[in-house]
Amino acid sequence: MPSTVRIALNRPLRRLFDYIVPDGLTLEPGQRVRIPFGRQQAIGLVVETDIQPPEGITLKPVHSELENWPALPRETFRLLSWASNYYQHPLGECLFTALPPALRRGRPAAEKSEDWWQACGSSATLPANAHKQKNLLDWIAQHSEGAKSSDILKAGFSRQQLQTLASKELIKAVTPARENPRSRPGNEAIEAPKLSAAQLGAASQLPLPRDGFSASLLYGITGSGKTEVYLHYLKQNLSARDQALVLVPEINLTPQTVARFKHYFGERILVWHSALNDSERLSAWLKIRNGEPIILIGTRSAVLLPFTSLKTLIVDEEHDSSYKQGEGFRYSGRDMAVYRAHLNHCPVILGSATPSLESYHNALNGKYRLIRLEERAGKALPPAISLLDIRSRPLEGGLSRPALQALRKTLDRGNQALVFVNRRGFAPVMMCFDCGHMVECPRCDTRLTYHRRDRAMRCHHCDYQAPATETCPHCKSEAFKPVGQGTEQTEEVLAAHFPDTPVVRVDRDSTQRKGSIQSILKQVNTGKPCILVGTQMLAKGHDFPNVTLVVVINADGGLFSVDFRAPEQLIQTLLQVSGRAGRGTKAGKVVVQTCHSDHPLLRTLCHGRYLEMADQLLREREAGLFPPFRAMAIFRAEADTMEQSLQILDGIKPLAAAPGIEIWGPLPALIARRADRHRAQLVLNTSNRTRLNRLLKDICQSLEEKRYPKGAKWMIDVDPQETG
DNA sequence: AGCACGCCGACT
DNA sequence: GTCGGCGTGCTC
Repeated sequence: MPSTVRIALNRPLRRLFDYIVPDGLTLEPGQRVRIPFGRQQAIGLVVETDIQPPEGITLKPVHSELENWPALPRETFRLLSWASNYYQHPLGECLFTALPPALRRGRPAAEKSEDWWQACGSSATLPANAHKQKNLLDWIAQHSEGAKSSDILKAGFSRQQLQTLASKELIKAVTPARENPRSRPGNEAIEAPKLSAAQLGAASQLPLPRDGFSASLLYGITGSGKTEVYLHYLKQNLSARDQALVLVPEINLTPQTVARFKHYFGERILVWHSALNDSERLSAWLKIRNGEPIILIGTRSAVLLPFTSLKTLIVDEEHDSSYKQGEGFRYSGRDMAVYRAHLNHCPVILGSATPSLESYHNALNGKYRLIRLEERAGKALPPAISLLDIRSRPLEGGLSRPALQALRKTLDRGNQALVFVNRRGFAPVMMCFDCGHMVECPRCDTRLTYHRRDRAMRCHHCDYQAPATETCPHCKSEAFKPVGQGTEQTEEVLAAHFPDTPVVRVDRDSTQRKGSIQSILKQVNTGKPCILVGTQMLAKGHDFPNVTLVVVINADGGLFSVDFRAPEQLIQTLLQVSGRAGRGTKAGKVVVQTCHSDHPLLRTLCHGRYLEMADQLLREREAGLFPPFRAMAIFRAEADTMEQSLQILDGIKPLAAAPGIEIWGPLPALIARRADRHRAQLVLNTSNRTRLNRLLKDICQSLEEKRYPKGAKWMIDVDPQETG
């Protein structure tokens, strides 16, 4: 009786396929195999072995194994199986996202080893006029260990000449012995960073790797030096053979951060982020899979890497919304890190100055250990935050007179200032004051942003772009003006106001143009008076010791949003950006411009106590029946017309009807049309996560059997980050 | 997702 | 008369 295996393919199918195992082959879960599929060949991953063969289907045999060991080790495999079920994403696609692109395509799981050449014949046999070949042969002969192709080419020889010598068997390819570094130089001589008393206090409360699974929420105010605590912890507790994972938001994975880790851990540090190419991905993946004692600093998808001896996970800025994937396999890197720690019986540390309400709630109910670090490192004091009501105040580039005065004072004292504007471009809207026309995106339900520098109108939701016009495109009136503030405009106004002071804009546009953010920030690090104008980009993780004033142009965007997460995100951003002030020895001041200076949330903000605000927001979430008190999932649909999208969701609604499940919608999305796709959503909300999970499974299974018009698509988002 | 099969419109 | 459009169905 031949044995049968169940195999997952990299297809959007919520089903698996069974195959016969040929004689002499032993397979285990996580292994890569080549299989016949329809009339093509495909790469599959073994999910289950020794299954009961299904009746009535003639099974095909597995063609071959790609390697005799599982590409996905046990814990990684279990993590992905769990995630497939939790996020209701097809298992095959989940498993394959954990493979580097080369391995998905069936390439060998090995580094592309470089050709080495050794001389094995005499130049006497060469024709007398073959000078080049003789030179090359002599050159190779000088390297008795063998010569690398790349060095040969660098020395001025050609690949053609190499091939000729090889075909004459005067040189031969050799495989250099490549040792498998089970240990890597980890800068053992460098001691752990010196911690302050407060940092030591926090570090001492963190459970150790040998204590098994634990989740800790490290609440460390901005400037408290959480990174030192991580470094200290890893230095003290990671043995020479252990692996560790440090997750960071993409924006925080800067050369400085990496350099800091490399200072303490040398060659053990490896990075993983979206800018790696295929071969870099393969190389890093293999090192992790081979169990090299790597400390990996990576973004979201690093949590899917095939660690074999992972002993510690750290999620820095755990509240950051970029940990949630927004399309396809919509997983949360942070939540998967917690589950991964559970599978690996090791600690996970979630760090933030502004913890997510989810994590804070888990800390309050005892699932996570709450560790507080409420002192700034060095002599720095928390910044003083004040509200500045701008109702009926004249504004210039969004700045009120008192804000400009505060900036002046700061610069006069030789300090630096930061102005936070939450939109890039010159103005978010261009409007005609004669006919009321506003320039809209032809493909989206949005207004075009005016980019003065490039004389362009751009959509920030698709790639649409058009030249800017001087007059109203509708009625040709000249009363055609920008409305609202963007970074470009504030930059311009500030430059006019402070002609002797450098004004540096930091947003996606300026950093793209001038290269990396690093070169822009170099100027700031000289310490001379200057004004930084920027978006979110400035709020995260940077250390500007001479910035003593932060001005927030407008805090009101998130106060009255339809998104239940908006107030939380507003407070987090405001506190993160406030944290840029007064990190050195000088005291910091934050001025928040608002039209709602009596808003309770903003009033609490002035005390700077995040957890108080979090308590308040949690009470609102509880009263409003929102996460983390309830589980939420959203079915989204997009199609060529809104009718089609709503129709899909209307079809799902009766399937979701069950006791204890609240259903909202279907409703058009906040931006109903995006890149000419009409989007709608159906929200499910319940107190019973287990029941929701089972229900979603049934719904997805039955939707898979349905057929929809050509451009129409449905998708499921569990624990959505965006509910607009 | 691929890929093949199948049934209707404009071309050598 | 055929090439090719994309609707539909299937993949162990």
